[in-house]
This record gives sequence, structure tokens and C-alpha cells, in this order.
Amino acid sequence: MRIALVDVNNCYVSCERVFNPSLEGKPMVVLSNNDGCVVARSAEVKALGVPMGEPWFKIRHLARKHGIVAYSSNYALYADMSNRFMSVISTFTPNFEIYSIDECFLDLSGFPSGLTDYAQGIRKKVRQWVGLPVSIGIGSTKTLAKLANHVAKKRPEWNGVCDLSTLSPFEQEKLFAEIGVGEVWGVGRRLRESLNALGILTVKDLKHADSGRIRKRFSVVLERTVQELNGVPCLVLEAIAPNKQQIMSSRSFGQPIHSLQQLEESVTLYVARAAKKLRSQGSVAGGIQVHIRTNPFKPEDPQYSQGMIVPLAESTDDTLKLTRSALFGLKRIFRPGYAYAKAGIMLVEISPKGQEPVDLFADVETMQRRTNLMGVMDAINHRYGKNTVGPGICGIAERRAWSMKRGNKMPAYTTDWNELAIVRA
DNA sequence: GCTAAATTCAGAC
DNA sequence: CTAACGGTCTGAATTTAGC
Repeated sequence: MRIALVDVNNCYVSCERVFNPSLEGKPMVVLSNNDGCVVARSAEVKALGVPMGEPWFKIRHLARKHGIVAYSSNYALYADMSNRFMSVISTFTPNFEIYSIDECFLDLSGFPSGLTDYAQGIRKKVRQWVGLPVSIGIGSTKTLAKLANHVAKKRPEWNGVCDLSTLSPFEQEKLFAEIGVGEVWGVGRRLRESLNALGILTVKDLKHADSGRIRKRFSVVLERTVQELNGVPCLVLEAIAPNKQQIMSSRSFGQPIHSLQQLEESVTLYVARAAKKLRSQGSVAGGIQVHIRTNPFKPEDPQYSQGMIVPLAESTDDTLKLTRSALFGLKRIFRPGYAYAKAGIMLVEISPKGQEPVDLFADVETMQRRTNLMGVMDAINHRYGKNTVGPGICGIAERRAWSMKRGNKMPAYTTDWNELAIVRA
């Protein structure tokens, strides 16, 4: 097996720079929803030691001092850039897995050797056609490809492409001994600490750890990681994305809200969003979970956090039915007198549509009409922009007190004609 | 004491 | 001037519930 991992460098930052090249070389970050945390950092900001996920207000002083530019995140833009990126990748091989918004695994088994040049060709084409810089790691398993990608990113001498098969076993061992075990895919902060305590400090240490002992002391998951480091594939490339088993939509509010009615508005909007995703993958949900909570970062305020799952009599993809169930649950868990910071819903027990047990008493005509209504609604929203039509209860966007804060969002150049018009004017 | 279901944990990005 | 901290998803492990 030969697997390549192609990964966009500093993805969101790079996307913004495509449309604003003057940002090139400047320290910049992209912030999460509500301008809360740093979710992407340029190389210049990483060099300043700003960690991933850092709350923006905590680095405000640093930002002022070094002139860090902060952008609100624009997920519509990133999704569009991601699609372009993936379609360029698809010109190289049909057999690839979209792993996340900014990375994909390519199965290059059976390709002629000398993959470094081939990978450089991929980099060049993505840069030319989409404008994004990528790094590429190549190895005999997914875990090794990931690791190689890390090397390609961190070590300039590799020039953005690291094919581990170009190293002798001796050179590979030497390299692995220089990399901390925490860089391995699947080893997070906690596992790193436990492994370190056992004297497993580097990738090399983990590679040579006794896999039976690892399984006993940790889990099958980590055992598989050890196998993969040794070139034994345990993870397969999933060219076809499996349907989601749960679909979640939740948001923190731009400001705390207190009334049931405002929570109802937000929950209604989240259900509409999730139900649309549900329909787009051709599924129905058997239950819906609702949750609300106050702000845990304000311990001086009275705290409340509650959720409940509302089972549905029969599985459905109908926004209105799902909304009714969600609002029923919301009423049950709502307690007055709290400053709510966040609400969300989750669709659960998801199964393919059309395989539900037949309900002999169902009103076929009403169901048919309802199905058509959902189809028309999705079509209108696609044609005229999202949120053109939807359940009335979610309120008019401009009047929602709870909407997200996005202080410095740039126009959605590629995805919204209205925003493009503003730029023209 | 078993199995199934629910919940928690850990990780990725 | 101050206060300000993301969102989705998976799969395994662990706990709990029901018998």
C-alpha cells in the first residue's frame, strides 16, 4: 500500500489570503464563531507561540503588539474552497477519501515509484488552480502518511513533500526518534502523558512498544496505531463517505438570552439546518435531542445545563415534525431565571429513508404533500440563498438578539451574489 | 451475572 | 469602557438498567 495525505497549510488563513493577497506574510488568525477562539493561525502567529484554540481576548494584547490581523470565520467560503481543492485532487486518482475540510487520503498503490515528483505535481496544480498551499506525506499506512505529512510541514528541507519510502530503515528510525509521540495520529494530550510516564517518549518508542501490552494497558485503538506505525494497515481508505449516524446543530449565542421564546427561535433554526442535512443524505431520524446551557466560564452566575432525548413515534425527515418534538423537549427542560449561553439539537437513530416499517394508519396523501413541501423548501433555499424560506417561528434574522457576533467577516466572494454586489458597488 | 442501552471518554480537525 | 472561551462527529470503554 502507498497512501498519500494531502493537507492544506493553515487552511482558513490560506483561504482568506487567496482573496486578499496583501495578507501574505502578515501575522493573522481566523476566529471561531462568535469571534471566540483562534481556529487558524498563520506561520507568523505560530512563531509567536499562540496555541490553537486560544480564546481571542487572552491574546488581544499580543495581537496589538505585533499587529495580528483577526478574521471572523467564513465557513461558506472555506467549504467552497474545499470543494475546488477536492475536485483538483480527483483529477489525480479516483480512489481518494475526503477526511476533513482540508485534507484527503489518496490511494497510490500500484503507481510507479518516484512519487515525490508526482506529489510535487499535485502541489503545483492545487496552488495554480485553487490558490492554496498544501503539504503531502506518503507512507504505507494512513498513520504513516499522516506522520510523513507532519514531517513535510515542519521540515523545510523536504520542500512540502515527504515520502517515507525514500528513507532507508536506518534513516527512518533516526527520524522517528526525533519526533515526539504526541505527533502520532490518535495520540492526544492525555495519551501522550500516560505514554510518557511509561517511558514511551518518541514515535520510535511507540513503534517498538509491545502491542499486546499496549492493548492491555490502553485500547485496541492504540494497538492498531502501533501496527500501522510498523507498516501493517489497520485503517482502510473510505472512498465513499458513510452516512452520518448523528447530526448536530448547536451554537453559542452572541449574548445571553433569558426567555423561552428566544430559545424556541434558536432551536427552530437549528432543527431546520440539521433536517436539511438529514434529507440531503436521504435519511430519517428516530429521535431528537435538545440541550441548553448557561455559560460555564462565568461560574459566578447560577449554572444550569440540561438536555433530553425526545423519541419520535416514527422516524421522519420532516422539519416541522422534528421541530415540534424539539420544542416539546425544550419546554420540558427550560427553567426560567437563567442566562442561557448556548442551545443545540442532535438528530439520533438515523436510518436510510424508505426502510421504515409501513404504518397502516398513516395518511398517505398528507405524507406525500409534506415530502413535496420539504423538497420545494430545500430547492428555494438553494436557488435564492439559505434561510429564504423556513418555519416562521425562528424569527427574522435581523431582529434576532441572539445571533452570533462576527466582527470582522469578509465578503463571501465565491458563494453569495449579494455580497459580491457589495464589493462591486 | 448477563446483555443491551446509555453515558462518558478521547481524539480529530 | 468592559467583557469576552467552537462545533461536529466517531468509536470504544465504561457504567447503568433490566432481567
